[in-house]
Amino acid sequence: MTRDADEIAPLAPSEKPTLRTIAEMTGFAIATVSRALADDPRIAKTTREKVAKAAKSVGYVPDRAARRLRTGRTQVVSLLLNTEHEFLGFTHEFLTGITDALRGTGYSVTVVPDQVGEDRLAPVRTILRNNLADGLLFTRTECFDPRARLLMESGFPFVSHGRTEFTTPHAWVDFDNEAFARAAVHRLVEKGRKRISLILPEDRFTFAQHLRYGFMSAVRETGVEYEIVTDVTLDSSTRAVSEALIQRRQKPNPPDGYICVGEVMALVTLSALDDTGVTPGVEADVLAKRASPIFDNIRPRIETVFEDLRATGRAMSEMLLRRMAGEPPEELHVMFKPDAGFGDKS
Amino acid sequence: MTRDADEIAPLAPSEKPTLRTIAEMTGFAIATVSRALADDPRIAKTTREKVAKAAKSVGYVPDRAARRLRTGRTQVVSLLLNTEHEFLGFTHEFLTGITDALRGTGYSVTVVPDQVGEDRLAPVRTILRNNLADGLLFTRTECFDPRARLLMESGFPFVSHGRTEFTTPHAWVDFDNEAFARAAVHRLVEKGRKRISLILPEDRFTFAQHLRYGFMSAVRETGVEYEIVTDVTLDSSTRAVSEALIQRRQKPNPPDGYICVGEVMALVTLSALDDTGVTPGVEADVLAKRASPIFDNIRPRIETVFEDLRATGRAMSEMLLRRMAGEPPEELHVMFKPDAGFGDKS
DNA sequence: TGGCGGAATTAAAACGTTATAATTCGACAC
DNA sequence: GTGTCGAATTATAACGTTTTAATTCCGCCA
Repeated sequence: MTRDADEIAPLAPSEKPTLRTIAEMTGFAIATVSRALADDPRIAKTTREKVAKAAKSVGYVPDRAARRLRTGRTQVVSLLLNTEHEFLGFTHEFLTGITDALRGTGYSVTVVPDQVGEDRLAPVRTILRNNLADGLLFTRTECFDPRARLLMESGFPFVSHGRTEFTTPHAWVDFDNEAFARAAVHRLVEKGRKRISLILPEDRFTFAQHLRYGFMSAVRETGVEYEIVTDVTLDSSTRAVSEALIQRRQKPNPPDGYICVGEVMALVTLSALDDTGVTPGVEADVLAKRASPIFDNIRPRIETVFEDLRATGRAMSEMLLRRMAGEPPEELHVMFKPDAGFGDKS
Repeated sequence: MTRDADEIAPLAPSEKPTLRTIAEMTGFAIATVSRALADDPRIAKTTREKVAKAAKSVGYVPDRAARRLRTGRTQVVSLLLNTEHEFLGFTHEFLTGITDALRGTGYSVTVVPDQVGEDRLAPVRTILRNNLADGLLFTRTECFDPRARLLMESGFPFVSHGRTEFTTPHAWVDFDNEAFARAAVHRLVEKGRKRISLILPEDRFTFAQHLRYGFMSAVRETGVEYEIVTDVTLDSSTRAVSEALIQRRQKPNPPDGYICVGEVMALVTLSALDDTGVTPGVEADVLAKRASPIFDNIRPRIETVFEDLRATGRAMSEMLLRRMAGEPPEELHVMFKPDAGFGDKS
């Protein structure tokens, strides 16, 4: 099959077009076509153009399996999904942001659930060992997160939602929970509240530290009374939280200001107050961080700060792309600040 | 490299073990090892055992890319994700169910977002053309769903959440929305309500028909007054729905019973009632379908029916596995019934 | 002794890429 | 006219599987 003149053979492909199809159409060798499509400058410009044209005309798209086998890169990004806990709509917004940022890059997203009860590292190990992805995203980051540690040791690109306390740098995107907690305290004090209550995540999570620090420094600054609920965490069942809140209200000197990290907490708190005959906005105030737009429809209205999880997913993916392209993690950080202050969205 | 005696050569693999590793360890040919691992009866039993043992000892796991290239099967299941609309926690529960059912099967899940505004078929076409998956799951099924049509034409395995009205059978999992609507009407009548309001999904969705049919037959049976909101649908913005509901309340003869298909609708309805000074449970009642467990914490409490999306995702995946294994779609249907009746979860 | 059949194994080709190491071919210097 | 260089292209060898079509080997029958 020799190449004659300048025209591309029409050669209608009955099946999926491959490099060979284009090679036969143009008369070049497969290797040349491959190079030309990669825009290798060692291939003559005219050749590159001709090949590109032919490729387009048959709608060529490289076979992922073949490329993956050859190069060892999967063109896949994995998201570690927490199956047990859920902030309302978290997964949806987050995923939407991720796929948003990955659109057109050729990367696809696979969702890997954590094994309930099993070793939390197992999925990460599987991904590393079986080479199932080129990069990893995860949430609920711990101070000394074993996933982060393992990935750093392996030199595997990843971005965490939340920071760690390791000295080795890694890429992360976080929300400024310290500022959130501080702002929430100040706002409650401003509203005249005298005793502020906070439920924290489990201690091992980094953002528990940030929340605590922000909270504590603000209560110290303002001198307001406070309490951090001890027998229950953000991850306790809604029933347990509800019971703890209700019991507390039956003891002397109950809080009149509640800071809720997340919508679920806010709903539980509101219902607990309702169940104990307290009217939010009158005898007590509830402030919350929220990620879902529908929260505006909760009655009674409460003031919230919005954490944009879609933007978070987007930022994390963009970072991951850069990591996978070889960029070092040192500078790859994004901190989302709570918006100007509390207040109803109107 | 000849095989001597009966022992497996220890031959520590410095890198990822492959068929060749095992071949060298056992002294068999690569082809034999491949067959043995597939438990091909044409391979002597003793050989199969020996190979299995060796494979296990080095932790062999077949390379996905290579297998995919050779067999053309991807070992991937894709979920079409609706990025625009979201029932609270839908995606999370659904995904969890899917990954649940797929655990241990070797299939992984990729999430493919629909292009906002673009051709809704585009992602499906890409998957078909580029062979990106072995099977597909999608939600929000329409009466004459173009995705279903295209997939059926291509003979591609898929399971829809919701039925179509095509005559060609396909696999689906659905919730009995007709029964839900009927039960909701009866319950409201039982509670003494005189005029019942319903907001439907857009007409093109199959479940809109089911809801309407269940609703209409129940209002006819009971003779209760009713209205189906016309200028707004399940997919309208919460603001639009809210406005429509509030406006309606300012006209004569407003409804005193509301049926809400989903949590978002319920929240919007509750807030609209609150904003117009109506107390749910007193001057009006709200009944809802819900998928999220946290709905118990909404105040005022309303009666709900629970649609288990985790179970739905699980059922759909199990079905898809059977479809991908070659089972015909004729019998592959699951209909989830609304639980016994309305009532608070305690 | 020669040939046949079947059980067990294997060589070799293929899947569609990419990367390494040739090969061609003219131009240019000696 | 021989040799060298560089630009452009190409042949070929992987990557790790599965599968088709041999090949070996042995027992058995004629």
